[in-house]
Parts: sequence; structure tokens; C-alpha cells
Amino acid sequence: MPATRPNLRQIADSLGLSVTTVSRALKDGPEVHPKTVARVKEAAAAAGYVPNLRGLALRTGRTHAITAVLPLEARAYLSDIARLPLIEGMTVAARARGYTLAIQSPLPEEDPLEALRKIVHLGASDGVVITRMTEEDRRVAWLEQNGVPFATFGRSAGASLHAYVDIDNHRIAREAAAHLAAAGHRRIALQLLSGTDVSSADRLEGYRAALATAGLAADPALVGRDDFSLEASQTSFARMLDEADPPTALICASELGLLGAIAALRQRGLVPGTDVALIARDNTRLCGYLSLPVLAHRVDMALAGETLVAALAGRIETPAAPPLRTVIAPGPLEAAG
Amino acid sequence: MPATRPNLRQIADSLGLSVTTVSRALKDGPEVHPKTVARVKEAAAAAGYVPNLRGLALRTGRTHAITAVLPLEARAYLSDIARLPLIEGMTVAARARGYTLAIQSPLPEEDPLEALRKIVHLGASDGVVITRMTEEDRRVAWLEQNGVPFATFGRSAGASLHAYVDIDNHRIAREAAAHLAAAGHRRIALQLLSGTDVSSADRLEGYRAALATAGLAADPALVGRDDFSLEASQTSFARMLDEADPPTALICASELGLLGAIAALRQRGLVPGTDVALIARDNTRLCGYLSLPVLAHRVDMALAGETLVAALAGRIETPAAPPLRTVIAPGPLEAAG
DNA sequence: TTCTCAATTCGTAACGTTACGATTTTCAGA
DNA sequence: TCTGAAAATCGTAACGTTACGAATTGAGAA
Repeated sequence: MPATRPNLRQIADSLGLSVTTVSRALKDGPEVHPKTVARVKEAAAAAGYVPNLRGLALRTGRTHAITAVLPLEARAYLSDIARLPLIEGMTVAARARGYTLAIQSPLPEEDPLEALRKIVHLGASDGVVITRMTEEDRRVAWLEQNGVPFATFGRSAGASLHAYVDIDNHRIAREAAAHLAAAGHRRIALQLLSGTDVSSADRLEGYRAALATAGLAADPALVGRDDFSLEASQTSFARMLDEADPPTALICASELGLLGAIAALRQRGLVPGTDVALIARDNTRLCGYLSLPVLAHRVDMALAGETLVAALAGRIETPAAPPLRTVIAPGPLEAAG
Repeated sequence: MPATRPNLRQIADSLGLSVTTVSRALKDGPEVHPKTVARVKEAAAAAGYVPNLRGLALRTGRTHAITAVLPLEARAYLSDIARLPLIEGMTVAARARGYTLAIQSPLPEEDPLEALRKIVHLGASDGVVITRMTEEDRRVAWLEQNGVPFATFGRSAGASLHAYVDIDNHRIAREAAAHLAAAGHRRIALQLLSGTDVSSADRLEGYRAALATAGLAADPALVGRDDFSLEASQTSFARMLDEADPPTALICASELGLLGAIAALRQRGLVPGTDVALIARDNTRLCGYLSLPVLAHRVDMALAGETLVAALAGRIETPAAPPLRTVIAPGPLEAAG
């Protein structure tokens, strides 16, 4: 920015020292006389000196910024309410570690790898957090090949090696389906994302595992894949409800999905949560204030964001250390509120 | 990031040209032979060249990043749900204009001016968006003195000159109070932020204007200043409701405030929206799903975010042009949903 | 006084880019 | 073939910082 800010040269000139000595003094270099260190630090503080990140970045290659590639336009990814604590968690954790968080929202029509390549080549950050992982994510391979520090939200297939934070989607869906089966439900519907997200695959697996354990058949017609707008969700559930053997329980995948399900039920004169059991994706505040008997797991998205940044910071600062891999356990399945 | 990315020198060497010529060719400099321009562009595309922002920033002073100073930890500022569309609007608009949005969440204990000074002196962005404006905001004076491009969310006292986007809080509170007065309410409570935010001052003024027009006295005991957690809001409203002459209508300031009010009412066996009228701050999705007779203005926070970035981009790119000043009009007071 | 060695301090180069002035090449006209 | 101007290209410096090796200073010993 155009603000004329003090730089090393000005401080050096004002003290009759060289730029080199001032630079070293400010980072307590052992070669600088203690008295000089004190003088320099005093002058720097008086002048309000802050090291210029642009020069620093060019010289050292470190920008002290991290970039999160997080779709914000697409309503399909993460519920509205789950997104904010994730961003908050990342921002706060980044700041606490001396980083700035930059958010890049990829355009839906862009090739994810190409978009990522551009972001990395800009060289404006020390590492990236990527989201919306697919099974064989080409981005992971590319990042690894190019030695770019990264952490992913959600595992990818080759997840044995890289830093990631994941929600235990398998367990969440499994517990949800198991609970419903134990309550006597035989026709349990599951809502998934429309893409090839790993999270959806995990949820589907967990759901099937629970059904198998309960001795129930898995009916593909009961697995909805819509893109999680309220309307799409409503349509999707409505179709299931209008079939010959409709579901008596729904496992939703976002609060928009939940609201869509409620709309579809009300449209048919059914009482949500009573006539048809409902399990929400996250136990968000919204669920609690629906005044409906809805169950949900509480998932700490802020913690997920913080852990993501911690994992990325680890890759940046100690590349030799093993990557941090975390699966966030959900809280117990409980009455939403 | 450590990725070895192509730079101008490599492209120049591979073509037997100088760095200067390649640099000029890539931006269609008129001094370069058209055939050379074509050759250079082809080679650059083949190599996947992306200009390095670090070098560019150092040379040109432009970082193509903007920083939004937005408190994310403090629950007191902006409702949870209103924050996300604001961030989304800013991110998307920034990206559309070739900027990256960085979010800096100031720590509550930090001096706002000092924190801003550090952010600016880092030189990591071309301009800043600041929020939580106070009447005589020292940050505005400092930014102006130092020639830093900026836009504010909310006006400050000397707002005649700088770029800002504001919500018409005066009108929102005025219409809310007027509507309640017209419905026969005589004791109308208003909830405000606890700080010295301009938005709260505007709301208070609008509220008082409506009461005066309706010939009602303004009772200071009916103006709550809490910090907008659900609990604080509940306590604050509870105190009012337990007084000798309790309010029969509440104008809330966030959805958390609304939920706190509902909790306080239910605690006393009162039916929210029926026994005591409620007007919410924003017509968020949550309000609609409360299944209560709640009124609210719809405020387009995503538009506010987009407009903020547009205003800031204007300051950065055409400093001579008059600053963009926008007041976002709310939608009509309507049944929430 | 002079020498030696350690303690300080300094100057230069480099990161990748663009601006500016200098230099080379090209080609029409004599 | 030569001249000269226009066209095209090149080299150098600079943005602010740090790393490296060189240069200077000072104190104690001979």
C-alpha cells in the first residue's frame, strides 16, 4: 500500500549503521554487539518498523500466508452454517501461528487442478488447504510432486501419507442408521452429495455396514444424490416418499437437506420427526430451534479448521516431520438443540 | 511455495530472448514484434508460466490482495449467519476483479489502530476493508493520512469523504418501531450492541424517531445493551420482562438475540410472537423455521460484501475518482421466512 | 609500539519483476 | 553500397530483505 513505511535502510541511516547490521540486530544475531542490538531495537520501535512482507517473501520464499481453497459459491459443499466455524477456526489458528489466511473460492467451471496450479504458482502463500477431496485426487499427486506444503479437509485415496483432517463420516452414518434400525425402521433413506466426494463414499459405506449388521437390505432407491439446495433436497425426498414402499426415516446431509426433507413431509401432511424419523447432518443451532424431534451428531467444525491449519503449519515449518493426520470424532447421537 | 515454477528468465533463455523482451511481450508491449509476442506467449503457456506475485509486488507495489479486518472470534459483531454471506460476497467479488481476499481477525485485546497499522505496514495487500466503525474512528484518519486505499463497512462520523458501504440501520429500526407502535404497542424494547458502533447509534436514533412520531416516550430501561450471546440476550430481556411495566414488543439485533428473547419469554410461560411481539434483525433462514410470527427486514449481506470490494477496488485502481458510498436499503418489513 | 586474534561491522549479491535508457537490427531511399 | 531513421531488442537498476564473505575495529600480549 502507498503508505510510506519505515524500512531497514532508513533505520540504518538514522543510526549510522549498515542495513545488514540492523537486519541482524532485529533478529538478535549473535554477531551484533548487545548495545547495538538495544539501540537498533529502540529505533525500530520508535519508527514503528514492521518488516515488509514483500521483500521478505522474495528473499526468503516465505510469505507467512496460507491459502484455503474453499468453494463459497457452491451451495453444494458444506452447509452454510458449518462453513463459518471452519473459516473461523482456520483464521484464528492461522493468526495465532503468525500466518494470514487467504480464501480462494474456485469457480465451478474451473478445472480444480488447473486452478490450484495457478494459485500455487502465484507464490503468494506458504501452503494450501484444499477441500472437496475425491477418491483419486489429482491435486494431491501434483502437490506432492512439486513439494508444496498442503493439508486436505477430508482424506483422499492415497491418504496414508499426506496431512489431512477428516470428519468420521463413516461412523456418523453408521451410528445414525444403526440407531434407526434399532428403533424398528426398515426403510431408511440416506442423502449424499452429488459428486464423488470421499465424505459421501464414507457415509454410504457406514450406512450400508449398519444396515448389514441389522439384517436389512440396502435399497439403492433410498440413497439420494442431490446437490443440496433446499429445493433439490425437497424434490429428491418427495420422490422417495411417493414410491410404493416409502422410507420411514431420513438421514440428512446438511441443514438445507433437513429443511428440504421437512418441506417434502409437510407437503404430504406428514409430521416431520414423528411420522418419519429425521437425523440431521450436524447438530447446528438451527436444528435445535426447529422444535422437532430431530437427532444429530455434534461436529466441531471450528476444531477441524484449527487442526487443518496446525497440520499445514507443520508441513511448512518441519517438512521432515510426519504429516499430521486427524479424524475428528463426532459427539454422541443426541437430540438436536 | 517450494514448487519450482517457471520464471521470466527461464522462458527468455529457452527462446534466446532477454527477460525484458519477454516481460514486455507478455503484456502486449507495442515495442515488441508481433511474431515475437506470439512466440513468447506460446512458450509461456507451454511452460505454465504464472507471474510471481512476490517479485511483482516488490517491483510494482501491487499485491493483488485485499485484506478484510473482520472480527470472527467475537460473537458480538454481526450475527453468525450474516457473517458468511458477507465473506462470500467479498471473496467472490474480489476474485472476479483479480484480487485475493485475506481475512484478518483482530484479537479483542488489541488496539484497533495499532493492529491495523501492522497489517498495512506488512505491505501484503493493496487495500483494506475495515468493520466495526465507531463515531470518530481513528483508523479512518490514519488510513487517509497515509494514503492507504480502504473501504469501511458502516459509516464513521467523517463519512462524507471515504468509501463505505452501510446498512440503513436508522430506517430498519424506525420502520420496526413504527410498525409496532401502529399495532398498538406502547412499551417497545430495543436491543443494541454493547460498543460505540455507529450501527447501534443509528438504530437507536431511528427507534427514537419512530417513538416520537407515534407520541410515545422513550424509556431508557427498554434499551438493552448486551454483547449478543444467547445467554446475555436472554438475561437482558428477562430483566426487562420482570419489571413493573414490561415491554410488549421486542426489536432484536441478531438471531442470537432473537433466540435469547425467545428463551426468556418461554421461561416465563409467554408465547413468543404472540404474547410479546418480536422483530428480528435480519430475515435469515433461521427466523423462518422458528415457526413463529416474527417480522424482519431482509438485508442482502452478500451484496454488501460485493459492494465493499467494488468500493475498495475503486480506491485502489482509480484513486482520483470519488469514493463509492453506498447505503444498502433493506427489503420491506415482512413475515420472517 | 607492534602484532594477533576475536569481536563487530560492512558491502555485495540475489530473489522475480518492471522501467528506463542504450544498443542493435531492419529496411526504405539515395 | 551506403545512410539514416524507425523498429526491435537488450542491459542495468531498483523494490526490501537476508546470506555470505570481506573488512574494520578493539583489546591484550610480546
